Amino acid sequence: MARYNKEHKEATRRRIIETAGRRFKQDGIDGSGIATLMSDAGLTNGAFYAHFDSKDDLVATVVGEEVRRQATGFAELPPGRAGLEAFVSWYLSRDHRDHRDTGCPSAALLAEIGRCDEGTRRAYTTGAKTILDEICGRLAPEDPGSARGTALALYAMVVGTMQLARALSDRKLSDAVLDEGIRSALAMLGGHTL
Amino acid sequence: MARYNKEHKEATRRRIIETAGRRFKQDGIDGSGIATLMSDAGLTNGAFYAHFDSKDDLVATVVGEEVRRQATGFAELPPGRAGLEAFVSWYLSRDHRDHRDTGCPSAALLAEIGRCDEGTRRAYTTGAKTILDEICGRLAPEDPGSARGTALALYAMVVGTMQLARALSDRKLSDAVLDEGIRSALAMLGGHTL
DNA sequence: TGTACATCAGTGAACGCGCGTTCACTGATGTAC
DNA sequence: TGTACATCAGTGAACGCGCGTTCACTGATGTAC
Repeated sequence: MARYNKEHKEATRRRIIETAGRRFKQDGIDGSGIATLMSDAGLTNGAFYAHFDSKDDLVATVVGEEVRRQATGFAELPPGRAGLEAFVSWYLSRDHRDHRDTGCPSAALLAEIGRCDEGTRRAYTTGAKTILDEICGRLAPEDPGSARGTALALYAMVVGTMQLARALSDRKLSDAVLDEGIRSALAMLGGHTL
Repeated sequence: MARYNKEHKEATRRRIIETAGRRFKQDGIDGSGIATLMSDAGLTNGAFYAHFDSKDDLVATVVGEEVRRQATGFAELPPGRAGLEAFVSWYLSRDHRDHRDTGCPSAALLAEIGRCDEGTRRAYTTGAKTILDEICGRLAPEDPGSARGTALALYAMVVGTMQLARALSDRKLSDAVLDEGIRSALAMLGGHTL
C-alpha cells in the first residue's frame, strides 16, 4: 500500500477533506470523530496522521476549503445583481435547509468556528472577506466599498435565517421563515441604490 | 445531606440550569461534559440524575430557559421602537461579542440547537415565537402581523452578525462588522413604516 | 423537650464506549542495477 | 527485460482520557412518638 505517485496521496488528502467537510456540517466539528470520518473516506484511523498534524489542522484546512468554495461558487452565478438573487433563492431554499452536509459552512458551523483556534478562524476570515467582496462587487460595481454594510447585512441575515429555519420544530413556521427571508433579502438588494 | 425542604432542591436545580446555560454558550453543548458542569455548580457528577433524566433533558430545559429569558428581557427595555434600538445596540456591542457565556443563546448555539432532538427544538421554537412577537409588537403595535418579515430579518441579521464578529480573527474587521451591523439594523427599524 | 427513625439530595467509584493520538508493522509500488 | 531493494501510504492495536450513565452508599434533616 505505498509508494504511489504524488497524485495518489494528494487525491486521498482531498477525499479526506471533502468527507470531513460533509461530516462537520452534518454533525458539527465536536460531533465528528476521526475514526468515523476516516472510515467514511474508506480508510482506517491511523492513516489520518500521514495527511494532517492534528484534528485542529484538519479543521482549519476544511473550514478554509469550504469557505473558499463558497466564494468561488459566485463565479458560476449570473453576473451582477441577478447572481445575488440566484444566490439568495438557493440559500433560503427548502433543499438547502434539508441538506446541511452539502450546504453553506457558515449556516452549519459559524458559532462553532468562533470557538476554534486561531488557525481555523484565520482560514475562515480570509474566505469570508472574499465572499463579502464578491457581494459588494455585484451590489455596486462602480464603488464596491459603499456596499460593504449592505453586503454584511445580507450575508448575516441569510445565515441567521437558515439557522433559524433549521432549528424550528414547526415545519410550517420554518417554511414561512424561509419565504419571508427571501422577500427581505430581495428588498435589501433593491433598497441599496436608493 | 438530604431531606431538605422543597425549596432547597428547586434551588439546586436552578443552579444547575444556570451554570449549564453559561457553559453551553461558552463551550458549546457537545463541548460541555456533565462532570465538569456539576463541578461548576458545586456538586459531583452523580447528583445530576436526581434532577434530570438525561443530558438531552437538561439541554431542552436549558435552551427553553435561555430563550424564555431573552423574551422576557424585552419587558425591561424602554417601550416601543426605543426598546428595539436599545436591544440592537446591546446585541451588537463589543461587550456582548466578548462575553458569550452571559449573552444570547441564539448567537452561541443556534446551529447546534438545529442538530438537537425534538424536545430541545420545540423548547427553542416556543421561545423564538415569543421573541418575534415582542419585536413585531414594538415595530407595529397597531398591526403586529404586518411586521413579521421585518422582525425575522432583524433578528436573523443580528444573530448572524454576532456569530460573524465572533468568528473573525481580524479584530478591526470584527469591530467594523458590529458597527455596520448596528447601522443596518437601525435602517431596518426606520424603514419598516415606509 | 428528647430520642428513634425514615427520607432522599448528594457522594464517588465504576460501567462500557468513543475520543485524539502513537506506533510497530505491512506490502504494493517506483527505482536501481 | 528481470531481479533486489528502498520507500512510505495505509493498517490496526493500543495509549490515557473524558464522555453519559448507574448504583450502593452516606448522613443531615424533618417527622413521629
